[in-house]
Amino acid sequence: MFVIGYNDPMAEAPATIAAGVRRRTQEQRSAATQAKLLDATVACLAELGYARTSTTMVCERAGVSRGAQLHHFPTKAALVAAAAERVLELRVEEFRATLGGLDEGQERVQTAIDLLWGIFCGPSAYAWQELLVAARTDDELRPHLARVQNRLRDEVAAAWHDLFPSGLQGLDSTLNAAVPKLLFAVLDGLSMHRLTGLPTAETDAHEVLAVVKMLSVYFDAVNPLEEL
Amino acid sequence: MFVIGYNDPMAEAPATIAAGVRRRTQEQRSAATQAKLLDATVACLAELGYARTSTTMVCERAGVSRGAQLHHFPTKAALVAAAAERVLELRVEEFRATLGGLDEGQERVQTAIDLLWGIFCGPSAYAWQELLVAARTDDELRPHLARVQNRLRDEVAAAWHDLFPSGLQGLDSTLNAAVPKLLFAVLDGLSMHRLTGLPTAETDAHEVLAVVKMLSVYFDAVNPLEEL
DNA sequence: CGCAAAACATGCAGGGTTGACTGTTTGTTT
DNA sequence: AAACAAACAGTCAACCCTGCATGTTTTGCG
Repeated sequence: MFVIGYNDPMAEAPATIAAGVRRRTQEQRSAATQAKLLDATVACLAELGYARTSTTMVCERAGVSRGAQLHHFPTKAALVAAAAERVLELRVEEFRATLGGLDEGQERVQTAIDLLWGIFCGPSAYAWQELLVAARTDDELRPHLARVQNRLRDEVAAAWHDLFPSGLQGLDSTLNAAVPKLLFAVLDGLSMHRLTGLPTAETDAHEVLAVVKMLSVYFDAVNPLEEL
Repeated sequence: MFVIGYNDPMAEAPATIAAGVRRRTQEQRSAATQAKLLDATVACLAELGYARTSTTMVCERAGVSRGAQLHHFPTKAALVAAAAERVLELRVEEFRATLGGLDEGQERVQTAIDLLWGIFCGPSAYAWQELLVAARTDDELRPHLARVQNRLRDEVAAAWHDLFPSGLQGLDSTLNAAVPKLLFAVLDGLSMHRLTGLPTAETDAHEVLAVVKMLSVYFDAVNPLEEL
C-alpha cells in the first residue's frame, strides 16, 4: 500500500511540467481525475442544467479524455450518482462553514437565516435541484439520491442542533424538531421561485424570510405555544 | 366567416367515424389539435420529465403527426412555452376549484392546507417544477416562464384573499400579505423534498404542515404579533 | 529490468432528436 | 365550381450523445 524508496522528491525533473508532481501514485491519479470529473459534472449541472449536461461536455470541462471518464464511471448514471454525493459533500461543507462561524449574539437566528439563504442561491443548490427533479423520473437515480437526501437531512438536523442545542424557548421538543425542517422547506421553496430571475421573487423571498425571522424571535423569547 | 349550405347535418355518413362531428371549422380543428398537443406535452413533462420529453413522444401521445405539430408550433421552444401557459391554466383551475368549495367551518385553514398539499403532489405541480428548473438554464424559456409565474403569483394571492378577506386576526396587513407567500414557499419546498419518494420526506411534510396549521390557528385567534 | 494491470487516449457505430422539405387533405372564399 | 390557404402527413439529412473497442502510456511488483 505505502511503498517508499520510489517517491524521491529530489528526483523531480527541473521543470518539465510546471513544478508539478511527476510520478504520482495510481491512487493519486485516480482520485485526481475522479475529482476533476465530479467537479466538472457538478459545475455542468449548475450552469447548464441536467438536460444539457453531456458526458462529452463534462470531459471537456474536466480536461479529461472520454476514455478516462468511461474508465472511472462506466455509465452516465454512475457519473451522476457519484456527482450527487459530491454535491452532498459540498452542501454539508457549506452549511457547517456558514453556521459554524456564528458568534453568540442575540441575532444569531436572523443572521443564520440570511447566510443560509445565500447558500440556497448558490451553485450547489442549483445542482441539487437539478438532481432532485431529474431523480423523480429516473428509476436508476432516484434510489441513490434518496439515500443521499436522507444523509443531507440528518446533517442539516445535526448542524441545526449544534447551533441551537436547546431550541426555541417557547416550543417543546416536538415542535423544535420541526423548526429546521420548516425553515429548509421555506428556503427550498423560495429558491425555486427565484429560478426565473424575477425581481418580484427576490423581494417576496426577503419579505417571507423577514416573517420567518420574526416568528423565530417571537417564539424564542415570548410565548409558549400550547398544543392544540 | 359563417357559411351555410355546406354544413348539412343530414349528409353525414351513417357511422363512418363514431357519431362525431364531421366537417369542423378550421378554427375548431386548430384548437383541437393544439389542445391535444399541449395536454400531451404537459403529460410528458409530468410523467417523463423535461429531459425525456421529445416532440416525437408528444406527437405520439397526442395522436398527431409530426407535421401538424411543426405547423402549429414551429419549434420545440414554442411548444414548451405554450405548454407552460397550459400548466398555468391547470394550476389556477385547481386552486380555484379546491379553495372555492370550502365551507365556513372553523377549520377552514387546516383543510385548505391539506387540499393544497394534495395539489402540490399532483401532475400539474410536477410539470411546473420541470419547467421552472429547465427555465433557469434556458435563455429562451426563462423570460416567458417569468411572465407566467407572475400571473400565477397574482392568481394565488387573489384566491387566498378571496378565501380569507380579512386575513389572520392577529397579524397586520403587511404580515397578512406575506402569509400566502410563506405558505406556498413551504408547499413548494416540501414538494421538492418528496421527489425522491422517501417515506421520511412524506412524514416530515405532514409534521411541518401540522406546525403551519398550528401557527395559522394561533395567530388567527390568539395573540397579535407586534413588529420588531 | 520486465511483465501485468491500471489509467488514459482516440476512433467508431448505433440510436435518438430536431427541424426542414414535399406532398395530401380539408376548409374557406369568390 | 374553382382557386386559394390552412391544416395535416410522412420522409430525410444533420446533429449530438452514449457506450464500446482498440491502442498507448503510466504505475506496481517481482
